[in-house]
Amino acid sequence: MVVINGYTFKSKQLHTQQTNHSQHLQYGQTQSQGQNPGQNQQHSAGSLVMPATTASATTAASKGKREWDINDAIVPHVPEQEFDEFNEWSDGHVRHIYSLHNEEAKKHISGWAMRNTNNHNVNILKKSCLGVLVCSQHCTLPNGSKINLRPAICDKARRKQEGKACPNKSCRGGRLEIKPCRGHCGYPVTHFWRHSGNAIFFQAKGVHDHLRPDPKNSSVSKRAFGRVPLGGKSGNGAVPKKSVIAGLVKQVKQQQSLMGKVLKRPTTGNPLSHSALDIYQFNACGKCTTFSHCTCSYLDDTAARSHQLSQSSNYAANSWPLSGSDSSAACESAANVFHVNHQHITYNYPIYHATPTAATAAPCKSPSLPYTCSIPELAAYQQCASGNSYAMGAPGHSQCQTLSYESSPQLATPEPEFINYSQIKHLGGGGPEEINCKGEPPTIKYNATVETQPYVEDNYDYYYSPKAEYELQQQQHPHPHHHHHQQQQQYGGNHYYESGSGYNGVSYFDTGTTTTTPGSAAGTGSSLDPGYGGYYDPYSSFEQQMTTVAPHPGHPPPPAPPPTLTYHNHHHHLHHSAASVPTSVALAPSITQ
DNA sequence: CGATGCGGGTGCA
DNA sequence: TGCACCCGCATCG
Repeated sequence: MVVINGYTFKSKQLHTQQTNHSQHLQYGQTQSQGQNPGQNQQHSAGSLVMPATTASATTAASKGKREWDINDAIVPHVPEQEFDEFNEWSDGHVRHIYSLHNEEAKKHISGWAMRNTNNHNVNILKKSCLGVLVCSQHCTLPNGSKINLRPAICDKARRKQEGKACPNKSCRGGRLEIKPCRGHCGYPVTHFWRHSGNAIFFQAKGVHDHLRPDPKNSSVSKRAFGRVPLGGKSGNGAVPKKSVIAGLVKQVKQQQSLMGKVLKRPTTGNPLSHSALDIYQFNACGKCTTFSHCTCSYLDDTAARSHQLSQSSNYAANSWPLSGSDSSAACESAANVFHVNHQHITYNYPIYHATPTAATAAPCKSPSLPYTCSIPELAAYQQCASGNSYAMGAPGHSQCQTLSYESSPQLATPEPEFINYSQIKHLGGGGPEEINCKGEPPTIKYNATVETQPYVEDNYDYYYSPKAEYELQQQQHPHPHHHHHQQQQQYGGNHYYESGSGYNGVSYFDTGTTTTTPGSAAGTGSSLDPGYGGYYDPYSSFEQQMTTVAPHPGHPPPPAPPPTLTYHNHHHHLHHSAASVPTSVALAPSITQ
């Protein structure tokens, strides 16, 4: 019941918001700017309402599609036609629903270096961003960009990477260091994958506060890591520095140009540079702002961003999420949204708090504020991010930045990668926000690891521009998906799989509850691919019920499985455990059908 | 060798 | 109780 309520509630609101977003995305993602402002405002304002109407018009579909939260007991059943195109560069608080048949989605691919994180929830695969490998010297490549390599997912491999000589031949003594992602309230951005029914639900939390790493496959990265014979000094290889470089440069330029087009904001020469500010702006889910909270899971824009980003992308600047709409969107008033934890975990469905209060309850420290977003600053960010008017007008940075800066000192300064989150606290920045962010990030332990490796001194000749390669790759492999995001696609888009691609299936499937929906998808749902499988949701059953109950008419309420989830327990026990339902339940994927 | 996933377990809040 | 993370194990390309 409550749940239901909660659910509905959430949905509506979200709905509205999302719808907006979705619209934006679809229609004018890039545009985000213009629209954004409004959105942002709304969000920030907590204006839910209005959008809703629009939304309604837009379509229920959109709603359904956008309303959900990865933690929801029930996730909407989405008609195939509404599936999102795969976006490997999702950034910001975004949510996507992919077809179960989408290879990339099945593989849980991401352009970002996402590593599996054990969230003890069988149903939902959680991944956290490892950040990017940067030069300890913060050297600048010929093209003005910075070293931005993709860290190995494997701890062991990553350690090896760290300490290696900066691939920039012009760099002296620079070593590769990991710049941890702290885009989510000081913590790494997290991605959640949940397979339910005929769809794969993806939700990202946080905004990457670093550039997009170059594809791991990139020759550059290979070289950097010595896999490939080094060209330059290293001498090993003979890698064609020049050619590579040239290509990269070219690409870079292209990208830049794009960026310029796309981004209104000044593209900084350095990707990094723009970073800080930008980042924050973008980051800001608004609410979180401080990131802290980030409950805002709802901003979807992902798509938008990604697109945007992608375009701009490349490098530098781009990487940052655009703000656009998204960000703003993101901020939802708590009220509207129910926060999940700000942590974003995957608990059982119930996470969302039906009541606004919940929001408070949540991480957001500022209980008082129902909306974290409320924070003006945030708003500013958002807006800024969007580039729009709101606050900024201009160069968005100005205002927005300020915050940003604080938050991300790193960016601003060339500081060492390894930042401890402790440092990060700043993020919280000053004021109010901090509050939000409660959490300031604990220091990251693994950072330490970084140092370990000795590095090689040789520098690679080429400077690397991830982008370039990236693009190249993409070009080579155009994916079908593209569609609007052209540019984006280039970048992110599509489809370049990372090596990881190999992944087969998984187990995260919801039982398909959602699926159940009579509609289309359902079919798949039940069928889940064994291969990919996914996360079954325990929820599923639950969801079904819910669905029936709640908003979605139609579904018979199956015995309700307990919504519980599956946490495996932690040390502590599983909570739910047996009691409600055996965890297994969760898995029980089989169950449902 | 490294990407991915899974899952046990720990430290923190 | 929930979360971030660490670590080992296993599978796969």
